[in-house]
Amino acid sequence: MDEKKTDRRILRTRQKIKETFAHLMEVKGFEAITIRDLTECADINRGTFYLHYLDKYDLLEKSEDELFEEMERLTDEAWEDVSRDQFEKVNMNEPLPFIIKLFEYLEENYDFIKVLLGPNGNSAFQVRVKEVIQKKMLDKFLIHSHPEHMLVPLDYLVAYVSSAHLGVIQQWLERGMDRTPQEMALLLSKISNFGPAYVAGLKETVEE
Amino acid sequence: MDEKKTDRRILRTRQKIKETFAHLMEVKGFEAITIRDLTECADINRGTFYLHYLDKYDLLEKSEDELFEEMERLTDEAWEDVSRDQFEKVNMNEPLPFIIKLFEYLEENYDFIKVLLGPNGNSAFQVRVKEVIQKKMLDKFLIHSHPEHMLVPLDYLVAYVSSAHLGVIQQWLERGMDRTPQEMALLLSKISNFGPAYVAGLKETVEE
DNA sequence: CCTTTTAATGAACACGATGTTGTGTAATCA
DNA sequence: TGATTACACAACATCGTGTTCATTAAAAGG
Repeated sequence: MDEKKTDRRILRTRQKIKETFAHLMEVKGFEAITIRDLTECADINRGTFYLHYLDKYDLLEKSEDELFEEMERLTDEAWEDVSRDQFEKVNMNEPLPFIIKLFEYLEENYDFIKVLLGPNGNSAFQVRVKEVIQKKMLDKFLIHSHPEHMLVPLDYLVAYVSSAHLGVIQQWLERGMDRTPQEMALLLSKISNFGPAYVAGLKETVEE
Repeated sequence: MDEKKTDRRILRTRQKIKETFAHLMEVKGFEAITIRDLTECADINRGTFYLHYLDKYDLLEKSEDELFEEMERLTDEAWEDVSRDQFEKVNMNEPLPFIIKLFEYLEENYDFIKVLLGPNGNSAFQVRVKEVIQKKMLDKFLIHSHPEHMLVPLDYLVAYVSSAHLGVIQQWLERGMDRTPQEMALLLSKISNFGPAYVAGLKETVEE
């Protein structure tokens, strides 16, 4: 049913469609794109589009799927390395390698990702990015945490942290990636480990 | 140009449109709604719709505007009270009143808001919710923080915290509002003040 | 290299949603 | 009550959709 097609014509056509799609997403946003637009711009027959995709939603989904799968593959890989090497060690001031990998991948696909995670982006895709982060955070909390010290429900805590990470990613994209993946991962590590109040310099006002 | 219309017919028609719109958003989602659908369901003439709105995007925008403005009004009010009463006091373990107000307002408009902030929601609206939170957080940090203790850039910190809050709101909506606004605000206060790592019970593993 | 297979083209089609217009009706306001 | 105007109804051109068919061209395989 879903056998891999190797015909060069198919690969060429699909690539051209996806390229043009990514381009038009930047230019006019997803909703404004019509199949006519896309196929004219890609210089292929309109009917040809329907040989490969059901409609533009199908195209979006399949494009996102590819990004998502690679994102998950890379971060899973990095996460397994850490789990094996430093299973019991929690470094308060070191960035998580899988977060670095995530930023690196986003950087590679900047043009398209910026649109998907931007203000006119796709909520469903943002949920999937959060899921990638959530999975690892859940792991981390379940392995390293002391349940008796868990002050809030786990699912809310995970929602908090993964959304925070996504928010910082979005800010980073909006600022035109003004820092390296390493710097970003370290920054996230600091806030998450020391807490927003502490890194903001708020805690002292109370302690003194 | 934008004078207030008081004609009952206008008010009735617009209300019916907005009601039906909110209803259809829940049932089939924004993209699947057609003006035909909407006007048939609202039992008004299709042409009448165009006397009030340019298209469905205009309708969405204006509906969101109303939610946004009320959201901002309520939270601004609560924020000013705090700024006046306890300007210098930072309570580590007390919920922020404006966050309580925010949750209360979301609760009142559950049906519509749940769609807008859900997985098939509107990214632009989510940005606006974050902006409401951001504005206050920025205030808080600027007033109470010690700049010399600021460990990360302010904009990234604000992005982190406001996105985290939005994420928790979304989780709360998905869980069918399983807690009270007060409980949610307290929960958020705990995580933000003590830090994700601490409330997860992670910090002890390092300190011991 | 030649044959077979099949992807892509171009044109045509019915269909549905859009946004506009003109006329008549009925509700609202002053 | 009389003037105003929001609304209903119907018709219209326009556009994008998704499908079909015969035709052309390119790739795969022997």
